[in-house]
Amino acid sequence: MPFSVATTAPTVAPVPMPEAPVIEKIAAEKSRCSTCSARAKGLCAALTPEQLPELAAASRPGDLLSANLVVNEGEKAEAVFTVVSGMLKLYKTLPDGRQQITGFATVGDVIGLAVGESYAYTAETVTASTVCRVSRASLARLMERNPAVQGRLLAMTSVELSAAQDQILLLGCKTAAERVSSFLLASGRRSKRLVDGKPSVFLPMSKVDIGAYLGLRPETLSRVLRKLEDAGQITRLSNDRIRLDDLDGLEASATVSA
Amino acid sequence: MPFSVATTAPTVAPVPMPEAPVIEKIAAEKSRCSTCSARAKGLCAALTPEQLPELAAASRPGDLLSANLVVNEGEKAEAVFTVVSGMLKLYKTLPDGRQQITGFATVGDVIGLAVGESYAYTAETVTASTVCRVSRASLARLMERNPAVQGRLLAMTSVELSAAQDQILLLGCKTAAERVSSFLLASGRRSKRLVDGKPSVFLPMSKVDIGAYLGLRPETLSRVLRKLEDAGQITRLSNDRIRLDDLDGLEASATVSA
DNA sequence: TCGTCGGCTTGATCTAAATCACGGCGGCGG
DNA sequence: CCGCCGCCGTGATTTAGATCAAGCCGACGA
Repeated sequence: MPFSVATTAPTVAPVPMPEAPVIEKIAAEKSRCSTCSARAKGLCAALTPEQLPELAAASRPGDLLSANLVVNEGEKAEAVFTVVSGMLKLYKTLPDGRQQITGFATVGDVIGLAVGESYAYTAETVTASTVCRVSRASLARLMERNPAVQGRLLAMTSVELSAAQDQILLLGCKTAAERVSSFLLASGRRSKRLVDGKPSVFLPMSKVDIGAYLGLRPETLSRVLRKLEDAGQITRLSNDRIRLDDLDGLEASATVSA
Repeated sequence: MPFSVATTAPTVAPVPMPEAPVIEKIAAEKSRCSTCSARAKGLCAALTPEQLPELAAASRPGDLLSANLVVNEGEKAEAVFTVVSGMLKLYKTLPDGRQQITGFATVGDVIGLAVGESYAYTAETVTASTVCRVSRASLARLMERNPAVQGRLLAMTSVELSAAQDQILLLGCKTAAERVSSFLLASGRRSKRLVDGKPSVFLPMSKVDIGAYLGLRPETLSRVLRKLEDAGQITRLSNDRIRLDDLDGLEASATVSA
């Protein structure tokens, strides 16, 4: 078991390693971070090549199926996690069960940074994912030795804060149509995959989750998507992929309540 | 003029100093930060007594009447500001004029930290205020020389992020009554002033502003306040002060939609 | 192959909050 | 002292989105 987390479903068993001399295993372990898909992103980007073995020693990657919890709101914050692959949803829950998704995390994002003693939100995989665990103590040691790590953390937190304020604007002011259009455009800015020369977005999360992120019921989301499709601004290529056909039109829908 | 900012109303003229030898003025200027009401708060708390003269040299306090802009969304971010006294509202504006207040800033809070080139929001005084300007370059120099400053900045940004996520939960999930109760309780946690043995909150901003913060129209806010008053949970002592009579009741109103 | 189940979509109805309308009150200037 | 103006509160009405209800479709297991 790579590391233990509260789960609602079993983790994927680690792939059994083929026979190899111990010395090679250690070498592979030491260089793990240098070949990681998150190497150039998130916190890891602040590390020098020389520091990678240290990080490799302090971190532990783990594979999870979908619908697994990585951190749990209110629990003692012992570690942070870097997303190596997959997607997670971050959400807060009210006592009566209502949930608000505050964001989605993908490769390079850091999960579980806590102000106080405990996690402020729950993080749950929405697809099978790999996340890399670093204890708070290790992170603190890393920051001490390398001020660039702290700077990087500050930059990442600031970006997240800015995104959170955009979300506040969206939830406080915008209509359903504006929310959905804003979301599609923001998603499109990230995923650069083109389909037939048009940008498209990959949305592996359920419609309920997208609604919980935008402060909308799934029925409302469905209706808005239909309108956008009828208006020729989007095409639903599959259940989890939408092509953005008319960026200007979406931009208009995103601010002029239409 | 202490420093120039875009304003919608004239700043207060600096109080004319009584006659004093130049040498005393310089001494007073050097020790300004050590007697500042924000000394123990915000960024300044991370500075050693020895660094205060340096900060005094790099900063400039300025007095503003209410309804003045300190930073303007979209403008080039040249400096940050520490609130020394008074209260400001921070808001974002949509092209058609809708405004969402993302927070209120009081003594010790830092305004104008920007991720990129330009300010992400507008900051406007809601009461007469004093804010202390530090250029981005000076702040960068201060951080370089004293890693504690960067750490402090990270801590403050993290707290703000956490507050922003709470606000996302409020705007995405909660009913009008829940929003108002949550707001009153959160305000009460800050201002510890007791009236007749009960906590009370000082709300110098207009009802429109409170509404713009909670994602509600002022009419709705008014109706909810009336209900809370009729339920014996609050008393309106004056237009800008509310006494919280029943914290448990408010707590219930804040989460169980009532 | 069939049947079940859960997520998605669409239609009908309901409701919380927005909008519209108006009256009162307090501060400020004349 | 009076009159104006802007903020506040309250009632009447409207509406965007929630809720309720039902059918569709693809995935999965037997």
